[in-house]
Amino acid sequence: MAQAPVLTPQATDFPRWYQDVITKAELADNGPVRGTMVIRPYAYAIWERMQAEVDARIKAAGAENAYFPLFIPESYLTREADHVEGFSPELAVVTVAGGKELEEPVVIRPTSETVIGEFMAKWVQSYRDLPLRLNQWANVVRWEMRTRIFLRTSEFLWQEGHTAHASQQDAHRYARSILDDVYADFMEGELAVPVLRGIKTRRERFAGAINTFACEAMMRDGKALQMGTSHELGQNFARAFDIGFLDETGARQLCWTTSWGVSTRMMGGMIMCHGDDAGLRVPPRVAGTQVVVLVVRDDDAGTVSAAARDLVAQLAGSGVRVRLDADVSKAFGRRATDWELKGVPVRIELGPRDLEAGDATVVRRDQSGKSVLPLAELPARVAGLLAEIQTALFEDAAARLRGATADVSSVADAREAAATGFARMPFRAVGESGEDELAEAALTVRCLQTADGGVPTDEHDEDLVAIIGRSY
RNA sequence: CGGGGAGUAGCGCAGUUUGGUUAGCGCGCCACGUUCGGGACGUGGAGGCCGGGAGUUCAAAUCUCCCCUCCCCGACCA
Repeated sequence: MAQAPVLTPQATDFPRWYQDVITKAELADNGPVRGTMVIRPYAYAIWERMQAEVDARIKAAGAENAYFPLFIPESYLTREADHVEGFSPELAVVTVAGGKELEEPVVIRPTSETVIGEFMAKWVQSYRDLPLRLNQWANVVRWEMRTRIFLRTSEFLWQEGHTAHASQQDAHRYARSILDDVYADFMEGELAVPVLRGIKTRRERFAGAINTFACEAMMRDGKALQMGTSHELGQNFARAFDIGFLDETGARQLCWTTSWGVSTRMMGGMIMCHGDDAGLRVPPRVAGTQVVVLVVRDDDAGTVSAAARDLVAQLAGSGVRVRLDADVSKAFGRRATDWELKGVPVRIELGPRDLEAGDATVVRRDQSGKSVLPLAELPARVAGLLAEIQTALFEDAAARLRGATADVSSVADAREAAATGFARMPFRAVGESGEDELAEAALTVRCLQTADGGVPTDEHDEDLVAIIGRSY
């Protein structure tokens, strides 16, 4: 009866649990080259759902998709001083191609501010061309020292938005709206991951930015994960790439640019925010498979499988992403645990007994226990059930975030509180020396907020509150 | 890059200290049968350049050197 645990329990060894669940839920494998990953179909389906939802919001924010090259001339990177300093240690550089040494080495993009800047400079001539709002879905390469599947890989998939504006105020507002209306809205509404929004301190800021907005989430081990960032680049890149325009008065002006991105790291965030000791718990809205109809056992005539196929067809017809598991040659318990491991939100079990009674057994992945519902009612009830699960996952995570966040007043207390979660304290009381002191304990200021939890304009705001934690 | 651990079948491991038949075990996989409402059982089978390279030796999974990869802890980051 008592089986060995399917996964290393989270409380025993959280990193091990993470590795286990990635393997056993068939999410990803390590690639052959250091730090690379193979994203398997089950996880890629979730990524495609994430892309679709983020993409729709990006378009609603007025940006258009385009595509820029993977290869960037090395000289581009060096044009912006902070940018090159920030990225050069982690660049992958091509020096030989076609059997010949290249005259100028080519960098594999770590991010595309530079190439896109080059083309923005061509495309923007007049104030009438602004704002210019671009986005691309792409892969980027950063040779990080330490990698961790989905969270920090040598190559990852992401979306990077790049915009140019006529005024600082417009650029600021746009970077903020990406943070709020695209990222936070997606993370909370679709991923069911509550996020803290704020700005980064000077030392945590993007290389080349004047201000970085971020969404920070708390994982089940109390550590923080930066889920997405939106940067105000000031005129740094506009100056480096000469992105300028003539204003209404005929005067030449430099643009104000922004950049913003979310990546496959969100997959790691989804896993670590919702997963439990039985496996993944995928929020219904991003689940590639929302419902699995599982044939418990069948008779010789195949009556149960036929009924299950019929149910699957009805659910699919009403827009539910549903899958049939009629593989009765495998033990029922095995299949049940496997679907739990994969975190499919709803499992509908159908066997001869259910069928005879005109029922089906329904199991929610976010709760323990089963309920029996009339088979005929299911098509009408599943959508509501999925919505309930979506909400429950969010509430669960939000309660955990609240419970593991402590208000403190000194760096020493912050160190203690951040051992298990987040600490909040006045940024004034931290200061430069405080950030050094926190760093010794592997802690960082994840973001700065206003006293009421809002997003500050910039680091000069009064009464900033620092959110302190351990991070991935 | 520094410190620690590890690479042997798809997964998890034993064997390495003290070189020596044909490299084992559990799970998984394939076939057949019995089972079947929470990880079934029996019988038979398939599957290994023992991470890679170089060396020592009559003989290397085992000893030496170099390299690669993974995991954990730091510094760097989406």
